[in-house]
Amino acid sequence: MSDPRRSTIQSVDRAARILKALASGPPRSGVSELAERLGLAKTTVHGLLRTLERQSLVEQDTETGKYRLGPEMLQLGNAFLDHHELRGRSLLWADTLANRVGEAVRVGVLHGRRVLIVHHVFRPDDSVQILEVGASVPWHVSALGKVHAAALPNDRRRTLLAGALPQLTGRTITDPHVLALGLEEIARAGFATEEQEAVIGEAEVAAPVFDHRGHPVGAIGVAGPAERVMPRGPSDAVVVAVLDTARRLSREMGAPRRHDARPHAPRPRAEAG
Amino acid sequence: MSDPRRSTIQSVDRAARILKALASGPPRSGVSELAERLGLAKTTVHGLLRTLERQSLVEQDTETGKYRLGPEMLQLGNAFLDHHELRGRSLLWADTLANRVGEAVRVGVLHGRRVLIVHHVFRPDDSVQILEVGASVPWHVSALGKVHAAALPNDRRRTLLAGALPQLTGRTITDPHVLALGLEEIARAGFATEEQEAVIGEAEVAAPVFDHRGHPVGAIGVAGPAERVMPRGPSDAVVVAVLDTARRLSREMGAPRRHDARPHAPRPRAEAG
DNA sequence: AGAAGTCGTTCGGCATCGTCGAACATCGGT
DNA sequence: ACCGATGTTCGACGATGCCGAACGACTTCT
Repeated sequence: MSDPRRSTIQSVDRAARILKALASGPPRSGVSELAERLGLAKTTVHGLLRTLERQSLVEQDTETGKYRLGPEMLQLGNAFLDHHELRGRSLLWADTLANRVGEAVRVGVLHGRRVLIVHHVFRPDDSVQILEVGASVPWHVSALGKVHAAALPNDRRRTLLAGALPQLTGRTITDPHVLALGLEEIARAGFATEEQEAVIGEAEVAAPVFDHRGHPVGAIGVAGPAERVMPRGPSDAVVVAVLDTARRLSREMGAPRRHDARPHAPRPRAEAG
Repeated sequence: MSDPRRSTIQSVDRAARILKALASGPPRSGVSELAERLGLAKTTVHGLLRTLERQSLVEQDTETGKYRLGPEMLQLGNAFLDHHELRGRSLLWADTLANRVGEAVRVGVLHGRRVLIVHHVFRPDDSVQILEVGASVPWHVSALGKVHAAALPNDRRRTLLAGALPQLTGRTITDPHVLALGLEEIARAGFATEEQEAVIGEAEVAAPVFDHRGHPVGAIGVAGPAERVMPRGPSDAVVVAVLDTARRLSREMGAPRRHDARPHAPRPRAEAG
């Protein structure tokens, strides 16, 4: 046990790595395949899988003998959502916001280098949309992620800027320096935008949500077709609605007043469209 | 290791029990509380929690020191859905079915004594509805559960009938004998109904889905207001649509022909309304 | 059709690793 | 300032999880 991070329980740590490997790999994985990916003995992986199977955290395909994630996993993920304070408090606000602007609303939290979507309200029109709850995207391609990052303490923000910044579209900002300047502007304005940086044709406007200590706990934003959300610069109506909602949501989370008022005039000058 | 179920890895098993305890208990639980609930030493629970925290499977509240499920849990639950074959293949069929009958569609699988909802399409009208994916209900109060149970081998069906059958509404069927007779009728008809047995005012019609070995893997059904779905006995249009969809879905799962044709005439006599 | 590779699985022994009780640090309410 | 509660660290014992070798079943080459 000379590990600098003292005393992690080996078998549990390995079990967790198996679950993540099953999640990120192909739908069904075999024992040998997992053993090689994790650098463990085949029989070790087998024992872990058998234990996880008894708990329905993984399932074994009765024919091929391969393993996949089990139904209990979904129940636990659902329980995470049920217990998530920001999500719970945002349900009503998100509905209201979606109806107000006529676009989809997303609530997300920073998790590692990605933004995890914890709530998603479809655009009010009844087009076919896929639910994104549980999905995650790189933080720098999402307005939710950028606005959360901009509100972070310096060291954590630097860490985010220092890591990998994959390019998803032609408009994804991958230069750390450009991104850093963008975050400063976002911190001043109190909201972030994203235009076709994640998906071509889609844009997003988001504002941060703070807890009772004034720390950022997530963000809420409006996502939709770029020409509607950011016709030339961000739509004023959308920006006002998002800021208003985020402010009320923050207050419901117990945030102190200083986050209520944003430092700029109600109508920030439009950025270059 | 005198345990009849040989060789489960103790620490992993305990970690799983901690996760389930966190999921089923209050939103945040303390170390001592969990230790007592699981009958373990406080420090043992602490070590397990610390390991789970490093993997983001649990989070610690920075103020109270209590623990809750972590964001990674949601990602894993989402991965389960992504890898779920029945769910993946049902996405399009469920949309089509929802539009055809104008009601909500649910796809569920039997998990223990409950039905786990793996897909849910909202009723096409744009009323406020909550997404039920990840939720679970007792098998005997859901048409999805009953139709799945009716297709099970005798011993597994008997196990379901033998256990607890909680009463959720005044119309919930809790008598194992009545339920057993109902399952026989369901097996003959090829579909199941449920009228206000889970939620007052709501009804459901469901049909089973089979895999390439002819085993039931889940069910798909239409849920909505009792007066529309089961005006007096099940709506013929809904029954035909559900059976048709389930049959096509089964075929897509590779099911053999014998499950395609249902043994009865296209219009089963209406049950007592 | 045989052979040679794969797969998931079982077994048993060595030593690692997880467990537990006592003691510590910290907080909150009296 | 006390007390009781919390989450946490430490150290030592021995139960426990790890691994290599071997098995049976299966697929896939030749």
